[in-house]
Amino acid sequence: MAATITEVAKHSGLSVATVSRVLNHSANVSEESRLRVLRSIEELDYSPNMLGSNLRKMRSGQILVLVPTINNPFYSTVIEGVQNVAQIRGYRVLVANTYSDSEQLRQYVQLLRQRLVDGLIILHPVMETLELGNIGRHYPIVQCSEFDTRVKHPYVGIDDRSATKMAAMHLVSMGRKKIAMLNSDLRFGYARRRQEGFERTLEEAGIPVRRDWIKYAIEIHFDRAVAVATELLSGEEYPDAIFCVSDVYAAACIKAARQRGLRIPEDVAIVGFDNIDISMMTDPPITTVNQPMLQLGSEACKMLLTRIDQPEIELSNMLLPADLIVRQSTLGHNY
Amino acid sequence: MAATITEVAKHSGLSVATVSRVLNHSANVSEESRLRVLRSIEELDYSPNMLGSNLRKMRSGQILVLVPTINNPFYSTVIEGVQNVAQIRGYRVLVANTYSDSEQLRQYVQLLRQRLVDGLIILHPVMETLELGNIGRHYPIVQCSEFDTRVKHPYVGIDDRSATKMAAMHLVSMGRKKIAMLNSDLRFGYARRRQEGFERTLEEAGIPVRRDWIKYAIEIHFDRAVAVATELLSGEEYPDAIFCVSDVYAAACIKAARQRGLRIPEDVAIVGFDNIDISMMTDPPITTVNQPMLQLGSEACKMLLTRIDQPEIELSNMLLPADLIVRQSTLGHNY
DNA sequence: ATGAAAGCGCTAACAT
DNA sequence: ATGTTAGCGCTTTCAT
Repeated sequence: MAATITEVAKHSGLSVATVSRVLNHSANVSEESRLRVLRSIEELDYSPNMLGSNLRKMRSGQILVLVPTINNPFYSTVIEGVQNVAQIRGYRVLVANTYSDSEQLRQYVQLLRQRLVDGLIILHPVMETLELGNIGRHYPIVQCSEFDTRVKHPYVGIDDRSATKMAAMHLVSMGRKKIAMLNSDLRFGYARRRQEGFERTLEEAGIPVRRDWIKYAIEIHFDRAVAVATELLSGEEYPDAIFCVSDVYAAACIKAARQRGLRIPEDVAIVGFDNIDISMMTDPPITTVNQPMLQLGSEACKMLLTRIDQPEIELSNMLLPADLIVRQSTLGHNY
Repeated sequence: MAATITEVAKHSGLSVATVSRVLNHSANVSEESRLRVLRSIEELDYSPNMLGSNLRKMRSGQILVLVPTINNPFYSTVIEGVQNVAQIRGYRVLVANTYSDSEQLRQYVQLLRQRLVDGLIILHPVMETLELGNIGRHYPIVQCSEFDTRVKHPYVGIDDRSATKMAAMHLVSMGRKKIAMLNSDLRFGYARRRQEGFERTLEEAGIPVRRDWIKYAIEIHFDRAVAVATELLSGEEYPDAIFCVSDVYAAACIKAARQRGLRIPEDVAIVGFDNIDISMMTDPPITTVNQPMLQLGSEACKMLLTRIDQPEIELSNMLLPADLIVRQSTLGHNY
C-alpha cells in the first residue's frame, strides 16, 4: 500500500539516487528533476520509510531522557526544555522513568548499544558511578540538573552552593536567627552541596548551626515531609525560619506550621526550592529559589547533540544561575 | 567496533539464521547450538542492532503519546500508566507536547507514516475531527481521557456525567443550595459533558441553575482562575459551593475565598476534579473527583497494542469509574 | 535442526 | 546532474 522510494523513482522517470537527493535536500539536483520528484511524491502520497534510512545512516534520530519519575513538575519542565531543542534539530525524545532503580537504568542504557537512541540525558542522581561510567563510556551521555562530579560525563546544572547562600542570606537579612534546614537525602549530590552552602552561610553570618535542626525527608513525599516538619516545630524551642530543598517540603512546612497554630512568616518563615507551580498556590505563596528548568533542559540537549555530532570535542560543564523569588512565606503582610 | 550477527555466527561456527533464532527465542534450536551462540554473544559482547531488526520486521517497537503539555500532573500520570504497560510488552514510549497546536499534531501524526511509531495515543481534546480521521484513518490510534465521540478512533475515559453527578450530589447532601460551577472551555468534550451532568443534577435536586454562576476559565492558568473565582465570590449574593472541573481551579477558589475573608467550607464549599497532588497540599485539602489516571493510561495502551497486533478486531470504547475523595474543603472541622 | 540466500527501504560511493 | 549498485544488520523462506 505505502509507496517506496523505488516507486517514486519509476513514476518520475528518475533514479532512486535522485529521489533520495531531493528528500535529503542535497545539492546537485536540477530544478526540473526536483519538481518532477516532488510531483511524484505528491501524486503517490509518498512518505519516506525512516526505518530504511535509519539503518543505512546507522542512527535513530532519537535521544533518551532518564528521570526518576516523569510525574514531577520539575523534571517534566526540564524535559520540555530538552524537547524544544530536540525538535528544532530533528530529534525525537524518549522519556523513561527509572523509579530510581538501577536495574531499570542499566536496561535503558542498553538502548544505546541497540542503536535505538543516539544519546542519553540523565536527570537522575547517579549513585552507581562506576557502573554507568563503564556501560556508557563510549556513548554520548550528558548529566542534567542532578549531576555527580565524579562521573565522567559532562553536566549542566545550577550552582547549588551559591543558590543556597542566596536563600539563606535572605532569611538572615530578614532578621531570622534560628534557621533550620529540611533536606532530602545526602546520597544526592545536590543535597550535599546545598547543606554545605547552608552551613557555610550561617557560619559566615555568625549564626550557630544546630545539627538537630537539619532534618531529612528521604522520599519526596508530602505526608512524610509534613511529619518531619511537625517534628521540627514541636520542641520547646523551635526555628523561626526553615530552608527547604524543595517546594513540596516547603508546602509541607506550611501545613505543619498551620496545624501548630504558627503564623507564616511572623512565627516561622519558609523558603522552598525549584519554583514549581505549587509554590504560588499555597497560602501564603512560597519564597523559592527559581531554577531555570527549561534552560537546564535545552542546554543539556544542545550539549548532547554536540557530543553526538562531534564526539571528539571536549565539552566543559555548565552551571546556570538561579534566582530567588520572594513571596509572602518570608515577606508577609502584603497578602 | 560493535559486533554484528555475522561475527557471532562466525565465532560460534553456526549460521546467522541460527543466531537469529536464538535471539528471537524461536523454537527449533538445539540446546547445544543455543549455548554455543549464547557463549559467543557473551564473549564478543554482542548486542543486536535493532535498526536492522526494525527494518526487516517493518516496525519500530514504539508508540507515541500526544499531550497538550507534559508539564501537567494529570497527563504525566496517565503517561506513566501507558509506560507501565508498554514496557512489559516491549514497547518504548515517545511523548510529544502539542501545545494544543494542530500543526504540531499533524506533524507528529506523520511519524506513523514514516514508520517511526507503530501507534498513537491521543490525550488531547481533538478539535479537528475530520482532519485526524483522514490522516490517521488506517493507523492504530486510541483516544485517552479527552475523547471526542465523533472521532472514529476508540477511546478510554471516565463517565464525566456520573462523576459530576457524584460531586454535585455530595454538595447537595451537605445542604448547599447555591451551587456554582467553574468550568474550562466548552470546546472540550469533557467540559460539555460535565456541565450537562452538573445542570441535570441540580435540576433533579430542585436547585435552580443560575447561568451567571457558571463561569469559564479558558486557560488552565492559576492566576487567571483566581480572577474568575474572585468575580464569582464578589457579588452581593455569592454561592455557598463551587464545583470546579480541575483541582487547579479549586486551589484558585480557595485563594480567592481567603482573600475575601470567607471561610472554607463554612461559607463556601469547594470541590475539585482529578485528584492531583495539589489537592492534598492546599489548606484546606480539596475534596475532589479521583480519576484513575494510571489505569486510564494502561488501558489505553492495552487497547492500542491490541489494535497494532490485530487490526481486524473491532474495539469497543471503555469508560472507567471515578470516585469522590472527600476532604476538608467540603467537610470541615476535622482539620 | 540448520544453512543459504533474498530482501526490507534507504543512502552514498563511484562511475558517467 | 544523474544513474548504478553495494550494502547497512537483520529476519525469514525455502531447502536440506
